[in-house]
Amino acid sequence: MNRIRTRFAPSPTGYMHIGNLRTALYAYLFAKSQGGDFILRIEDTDRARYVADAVEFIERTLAAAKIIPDEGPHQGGKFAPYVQSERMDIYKRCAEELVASGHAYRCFCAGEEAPTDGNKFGGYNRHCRDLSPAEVEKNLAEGKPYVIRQKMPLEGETTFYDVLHGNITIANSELEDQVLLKSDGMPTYNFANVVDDHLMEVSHIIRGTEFITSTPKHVLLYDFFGWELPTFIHLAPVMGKAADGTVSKLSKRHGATGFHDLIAAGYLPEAITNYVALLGWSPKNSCQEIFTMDELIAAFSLDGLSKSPAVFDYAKLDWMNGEYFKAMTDEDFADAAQDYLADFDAPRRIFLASLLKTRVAKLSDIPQMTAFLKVLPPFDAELFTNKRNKLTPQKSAEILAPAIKILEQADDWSLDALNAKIAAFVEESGLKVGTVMWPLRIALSMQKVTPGGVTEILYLLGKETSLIRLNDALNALRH
RNA sequence: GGCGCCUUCGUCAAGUGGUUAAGACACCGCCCUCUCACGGCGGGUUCAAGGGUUCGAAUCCCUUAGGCGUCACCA
Repeated sequence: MNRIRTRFAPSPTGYMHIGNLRTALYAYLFAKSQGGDFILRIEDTDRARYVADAVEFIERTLAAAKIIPDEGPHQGGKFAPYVQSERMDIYKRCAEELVASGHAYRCFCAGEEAPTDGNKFGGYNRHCRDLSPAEVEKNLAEGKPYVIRQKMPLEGETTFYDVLHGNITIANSELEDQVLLKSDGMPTYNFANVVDDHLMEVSHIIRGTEFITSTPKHVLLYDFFGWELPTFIHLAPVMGKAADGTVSKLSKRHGATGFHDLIAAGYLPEAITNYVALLGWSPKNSCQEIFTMDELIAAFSLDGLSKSPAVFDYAKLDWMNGEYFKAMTDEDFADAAQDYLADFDAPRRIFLASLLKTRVAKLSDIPQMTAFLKVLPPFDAELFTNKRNKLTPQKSAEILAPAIKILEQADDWSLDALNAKIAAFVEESGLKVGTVMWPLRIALSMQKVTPGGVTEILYLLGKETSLIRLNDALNALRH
């Protein structure tokens, strides 16, 4: 068997959709799991859609996701160049070869407005198919622009094997005489893709199902050239669920759908890759869900791929991202959250990291969780009411007053000392721990949910601020 | 509309003729707890519908329905 070689062949749009990332991941995982090669090829044959710096963007994104090509525009390789716009002479030569062998022909309707009801395919499909050599010569001599079209068999059917779907058969009469070479000399996707996959010795084509119906055309091309067929694997799409419950192909309307959108929202690259791997694939004989890249490579196999569409679930991504947070050291989390914790000095930053990492689904949750440390939310007496601890605003004031006295006398504001002080106060008062803690927490933060408990907040706020807040709350309660 | 693909809990999914139909997320309940979180325990009419084949079907066959894709000088 030949060497396993897969490829990721994006067009340079400057955006890495999560579905594309997954396609790249699976191609990479398969190649690596088989000891093969993974190559990156840029399909920039549409001049109108050219985006500056898109190639670097794609390379950086793959690097961030730890999907490293063995060959590509940046790392080169024996089949360079890996950018299609730099391979035009190759496509031209191959197209002419097909014209010569009678499997393709020049169509001189290029640039003309296509009829809407010419035939079942519309456009100028098959229009110039039977031009005489003399007519072709005449048009060429006149310098008329042309495209080269693939001459499809009119009868019979074409069957190809797909690893996920088995044999797929489509009648040749369903196939149009698709354009191979455009009038600007650029190849179409359907042509360049086949030529390059063959030339670059790609053994397994892993791509989305949207290409399933054009695959027979590709297969015919391989036949015309007498090339060996690669193995096809068509992946089900990644779907998104809208607010109204409808499911459709994942797109902007579903929220963040680009790798960088997710990074910007505070998800870790490893968590994104991990989650995306499980969206349409699952390991055999195992229920493992948290995977390093190496573990993914070791566990990956084609028969774990799912053939039905998968809905992207932000809730599960949140969970998985949280698992990665919890596995991090406080220092690593503080580093990752650096941009969100810039307002705190180093020791506080590490301490906050330890409190935050089990409470936050994504980094961007940090600001709203820590905002109270900077600015106290407006006073709300109702927050002091707590059924479980049998607390009312009045009762809270009764607890706050002596507690403030004790804290005012504290000269050691360390966590341990604060803990001891409060514990002693609780014991003395004969109240339940929760009953004492509740009014303190509310007075200090004005919110029911806080990172850490009362001692942690006291410590973070410092003595001065803590006492100001406590006294303010007490006054407000008595008012 | 033609052609093609898909269909197991709300979501990701295991499952390949005989299982109490795994597991995870989410949800709900309980426990733990200085709130939340973390952790622990428990809960839920899930095989699209209808026909077959079979002693036996989520697994095999047919029909229907729904969803998705595709019908470009875009990929």
